[in-house]
Amino acid sequence: MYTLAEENYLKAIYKLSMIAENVSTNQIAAELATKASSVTDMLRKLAEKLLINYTRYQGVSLTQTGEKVAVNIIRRHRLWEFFLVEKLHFKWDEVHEMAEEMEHISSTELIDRLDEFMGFPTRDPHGDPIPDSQGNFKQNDLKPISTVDVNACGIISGVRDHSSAFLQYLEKQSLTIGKKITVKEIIAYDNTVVLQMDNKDLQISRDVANNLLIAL
Amino acid sequence: MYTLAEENYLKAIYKLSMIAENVSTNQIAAELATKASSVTDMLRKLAEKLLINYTRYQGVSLTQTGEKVAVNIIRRHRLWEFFLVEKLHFKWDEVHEMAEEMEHISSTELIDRLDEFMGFPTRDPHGDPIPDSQGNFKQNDLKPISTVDVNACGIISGVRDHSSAFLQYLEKQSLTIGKKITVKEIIAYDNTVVLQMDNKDLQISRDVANNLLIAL
DNA sequence: TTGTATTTTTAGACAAGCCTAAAAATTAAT
DNA sequence: ATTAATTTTTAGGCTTGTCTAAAAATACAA
Repeated sequence: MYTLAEENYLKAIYKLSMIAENVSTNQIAAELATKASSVTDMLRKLAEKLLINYTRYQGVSLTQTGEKVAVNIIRRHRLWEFFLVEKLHFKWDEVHEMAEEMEHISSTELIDRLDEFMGFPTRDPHGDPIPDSQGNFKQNDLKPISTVDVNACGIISGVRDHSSAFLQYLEKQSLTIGKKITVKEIIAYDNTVVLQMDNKDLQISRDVANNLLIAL
Repeated sequence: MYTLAEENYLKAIYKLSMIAENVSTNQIAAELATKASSVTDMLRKLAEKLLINYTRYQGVSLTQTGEKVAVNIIRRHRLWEFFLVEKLHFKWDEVHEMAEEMEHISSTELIDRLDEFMGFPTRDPHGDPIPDSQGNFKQNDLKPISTVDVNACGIISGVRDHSSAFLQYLEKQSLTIGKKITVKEIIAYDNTVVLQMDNKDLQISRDVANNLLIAL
């Protein structure tokens, strides 16, 4: 139905739309590691296919159709990630690249059966919600640890950085999905956060605290 | 590593090599539903990459490297077909197209884990052997029913035509992998074959007998 | 508000992979 | 052994998706 490139653009635009209403050419170029001129080309094509709203120099947003397509790609990506971790026992930091390829397998029937096979999971291995076959899902209501008050207490429930390096670090510190933590102190000097977890204290940098999400 | 088009050409050449040592441009064009001129283009590229032996007007054969790549694609195809039938409960006539897409997912680690997850199956749902992670597998030693003698008796073990139409027909007649049949008679007029299966007689056309393989 | 910096678009080019039409090589037939 | 038919290759062109370089539009700053 859609080409690989088209799907990747729609996914990128969807992701960037989380942050700001309208997405700029340069943002898309950065996200896809391509050049702004290539992006402009593709935006013209996507607009022609009614997948995005686009007027020159004004940035873009997804149309309803475009958003449906994007959500579907995300559904496929997250279901395959779940499969790779739960059934094939990959680690959470190993699955992103594979899922990037697998998300483009087009059969809807396949994805629905995969969903059923795994018992209709609602979150992927990184805590992100998995849209159902209708495209419905509730956005996570999570906060970066860096933004909560001292003495706040919550469950680690997601990450903002999906890079292998970050996930491996978390794994090593046992800062994994489901763990209960309390924020003990935020050191003013460099915003290092002191956590309590399993009755032990643990320091994490401002960057880590920024990318680690908790449910209060 | 290799593009989609390259992989499809290698697979086609491998398949056609089963029949004749050297494969012609036109055969490849027919197999891939493309034009001879396009094939010539690609053959030049594949030869440059040392994946095939090619001299103008002489047809092609796979190099050792080319064959390794082709066998690997076939391994991936057949493992995904097995997965789709055994785990997601698709029917054997529904999986070919999906597997055509899935076979291009590149991770070797993924395929090896999938193999393990399914218990290292040795045959796909159509009876074709699945190469192991080293690329080793024994070719089926099967005969089309049309070629065996009257009173011969054997187990249905494979098909030569993988089309949905043919597989659905077989399913309807219960002519499925593993069934024991005896050839009762070959009617001289049109080579219709009369089989006995489950103590019942069954007539199949010359075409069907040609595409249905048994182990004696 | 006028000039400068940044962002975005246009123009032109390129590789991959396909096509048609025509030329060249091979094969088959008399 | 020629001629005819077939197969294969070449030549030139098209689309998709990318690039660089330059022009145009917008945003920012004094």
